[in-house]
Amino acid sequence: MPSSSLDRPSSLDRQVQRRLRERGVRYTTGRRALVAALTAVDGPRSAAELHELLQPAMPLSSLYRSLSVLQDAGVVAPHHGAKGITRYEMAEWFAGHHHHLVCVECGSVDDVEIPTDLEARLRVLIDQVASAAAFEPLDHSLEISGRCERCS
Amino acid sequence: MPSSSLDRPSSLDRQVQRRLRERGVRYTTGRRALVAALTAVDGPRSAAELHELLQPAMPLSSLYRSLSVLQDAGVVAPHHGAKGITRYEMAEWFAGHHHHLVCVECGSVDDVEIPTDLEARLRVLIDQVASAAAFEPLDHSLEISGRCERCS
DNA sequence: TTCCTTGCAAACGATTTGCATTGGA
DNA sequence: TCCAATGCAAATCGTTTGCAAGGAA
Repeated sequence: MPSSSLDRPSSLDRQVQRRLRERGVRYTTGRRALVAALTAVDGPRSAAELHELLQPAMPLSSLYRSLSVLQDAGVVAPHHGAKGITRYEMAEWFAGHHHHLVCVECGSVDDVEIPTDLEARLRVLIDQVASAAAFEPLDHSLEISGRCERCS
Repeated sequence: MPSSSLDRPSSLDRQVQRRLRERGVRYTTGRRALVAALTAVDGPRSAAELHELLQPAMPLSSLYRSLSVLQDAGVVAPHHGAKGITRYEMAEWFAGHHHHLVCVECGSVDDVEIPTDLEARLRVLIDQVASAAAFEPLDHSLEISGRCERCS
C-alpha cells in the first residue's frame, strides 16, 4: 500500500494542522483520514463517496462535520453539482489552480489545468468584466460539461 | 406594466410551443408564466424564488414539474449553486451564450457575456484540453465567484 | 373521450443538529 | 481537567412522487 499522511507528518499535514490550530480546532485521526483521501484522488468527491472510501468507516454526520470544519479553515473547497450534491476537493493553495470536466451522464468531475498563457488572459478578462459589473472577483472556475471517457 | 408573453404569442412563445409540441406536452398558462418570469430576469432563479415571483401563485410541486418539462425540452437550463440549490435560466439558444458572476455572500447569480475573441480562444482551448482527457465537450461556463455590488 | 396537467399530501434523500459520551492536549 | 470531537437518532429542507380531480384537444 502507498504511504499516506497517516504514517508520519508530511508538509501538507503540518500546513493543515497550523490552519486548524489557528481556529482552535483539532486535527484528529478522522480529519487526517479525510485529508488523505481527498489528496489521493483526482477530483472532487461527495460525502457519500468519501464515506465508502474511508477505512475505517466514519458516520456521515461526523464526515459532514469534519468537511465543514475543513472548509471553514480553507483546507477543502466545495463544488456544487447535479442533483444537489456537493463534492469536496483540496483547496487551491494545495491542489493548485485548476478547472473542471463535468460529465453530464454520470456526474463525475475531473480536474484539468490549462496553459498559463490562457490562464493569464482569463484573469485579465475577468478583472475587466467584473469591474464593469461592480463585482469583486475572488476566484474563478471554468466548467466544461460533456461526456466523460467511460460514458461515451 | 411591460407587455409580457401572456398578451399575445411572441416569437419566443412560438419557439417554445414548437419544442414542447414535439415532445407531446402542452404549453399551458402556468408554463407560459414561468417562461415569462425567466425571460424577464437577468440571471438564474431557484424554484423558491420563482414561487414568490409568480402571480398568481403556483404550488411548488407544479413549479418543479413544469421546470422539469421545460428542461427536458431544452427551453430552460439548470445551474447548481451553494446549499444544494438549483437555479434555472432560459437555455442559451434563447438567452445567448454567457457566463456567471456568483456571489459568495448571498448566493445570487448574474449573467455576463465576454468578448467574442476571448470566447473563441476559450473554445479552441477547451477542445484541446478535452481531447487530451478523452472528454467530449458539449458546453462550458466560466464561473466567477466573489462579492456582488450589494454585498461589498 | 383521452391524455396531459394540476394540487395536495406524503415520501425522499442529502445535509444538519441535539444531546450524551468519548478522547486528546 | 476541560473543551472539542464523535455517534446516534431525530429534525430540516429542497425536491420528487402517488393519486384523484380538472382541463384542453
